[in-house]
Amino acid sequence: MMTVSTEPGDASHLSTSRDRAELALPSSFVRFRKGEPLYRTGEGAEALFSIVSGVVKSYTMLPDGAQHIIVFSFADDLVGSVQNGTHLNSAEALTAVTAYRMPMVAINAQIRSDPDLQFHLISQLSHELHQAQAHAFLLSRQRAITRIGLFLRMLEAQQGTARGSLQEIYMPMKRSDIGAYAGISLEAVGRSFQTLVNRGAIAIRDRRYVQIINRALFEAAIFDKKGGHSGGAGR
Amino acid sequence: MMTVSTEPGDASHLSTSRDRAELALPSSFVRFRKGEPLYRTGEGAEALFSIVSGVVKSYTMLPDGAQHIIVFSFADDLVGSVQNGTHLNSAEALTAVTAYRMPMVAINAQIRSDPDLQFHLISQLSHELHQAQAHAFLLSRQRAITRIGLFLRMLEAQQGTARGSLQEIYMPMKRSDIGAYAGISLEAVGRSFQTLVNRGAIAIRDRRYVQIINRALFEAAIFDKKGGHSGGAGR
DNA sequence: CGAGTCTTTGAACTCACTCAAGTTCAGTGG
DNA sequence: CCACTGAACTTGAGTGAGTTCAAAGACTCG
Repeated sequence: MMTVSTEPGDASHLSTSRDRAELALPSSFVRFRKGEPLYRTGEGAEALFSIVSGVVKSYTMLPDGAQHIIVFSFADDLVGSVQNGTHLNSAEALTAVTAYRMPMVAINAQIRSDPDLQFHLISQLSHELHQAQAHAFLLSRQRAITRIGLFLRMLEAQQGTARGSLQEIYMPMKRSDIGAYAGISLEAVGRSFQTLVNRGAIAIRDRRYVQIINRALFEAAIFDKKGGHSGGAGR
Repeated sequence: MMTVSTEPGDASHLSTSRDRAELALPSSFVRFRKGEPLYRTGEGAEALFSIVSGVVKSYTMLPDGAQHIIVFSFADDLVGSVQNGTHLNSAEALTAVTAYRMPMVAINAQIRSDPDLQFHLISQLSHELHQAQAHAFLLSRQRAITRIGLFLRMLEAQQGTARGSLQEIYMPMKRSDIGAYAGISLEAVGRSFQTLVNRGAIAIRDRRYVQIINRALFEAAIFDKKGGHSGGAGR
């Protein structure tokens, strides 16, 4: 298991669209409306997207129609899982999205000779790996309330909200998306939020804005009695 | 969400210890006995390990003593999650292990000027990301038998066993480790294996060797009534 | 302001969890 | 080589959190 945070200050969080521009890759600016797909599974993958603003979900469809959400991407994230020249999953804009579209051919042409591009890729991959491992950890907990708590923590971290602040957390995705990411039903998502509210840990404004109003209670709810491995998780 | 498989044949699977040697990094050959730790959480991270033979588990300890296994590493994998100069998790040899120990200082000194090293890192990171996403997908399924099935598929893929062969799958980790990886109790692990055996999907020899004897039944068990997914936990 | 979408609430069921024996295995010393 | 001991694994029974199904209640947007 490997994770590398390139020494002096992890660059993955510092990279901005300015950095991307400096990579001197031919790219075009594109916009997507809320609900619009960036691409679908199986489509030829002609490009990667570097998000400038907005939120994107990457997901795979299960045979029964349910979907598994792999990751929510925000500003400065790269989107576009590619293998064998086709997209492995689908991506959809959850809000209005602006992004740079970077053709794969240009990337492939430059990757071997451009150290800056390689370095940028390493930073991004490290970031993605970290996200994926945090996601796996979240999914390994059995209690729904724990998963939701960890999910909120991830959003908080991604939005740069200070880990002790009472700032609001922006939550643009719907309950069913949260469920598809956290591996629980949308009903369980709602019930978990409600429980956190009842315990005085969080406050919900309009379904898209949550606030952690009592850190201690919030953490207690996450770790509950047994730090996660707790009693009977049906399913 | 990004995944890059560097164009002509993903190098991550082709990289051998020979490749590593070509990286011209000062490294020493080390051995670990079964059960021996490679390093523990919080320890200063002086080096990464490139596995030559054997199997390693990387894990984090939960407050209640339970452990969450992040990944099982095999030959040619890199081990050593580093951040801020200290290890984020612990790693332990599940079998006798031989590896190359590569000092962080050497890596950091060369990373910026060595394209081959960067390329190697990108390949490894892509591989790790893929593993982590497959793990998250596995954990998103609710039925224990599905998780075990997907776990077997991952082992199969890692061991290069052909996807239609009846070859045996080597499973060096104990039931509790499988549980800690799949997010279920060790009892559930055993019961799932037993169910697969009863259904005629697999055959178990000596607890460490499994064989898929009926692919159709095996897949049916994974996807059961409600779906699992089609093209592969793997992606 | 109405229609569809999203979310909450309710009730019964299910699967995996916990606790608890019992069984097999691996490694050790006689 | 075999008995012995602790670890690993299996089997069993009861409980509970989350699932599914169903319906009512909000919100969104044309």
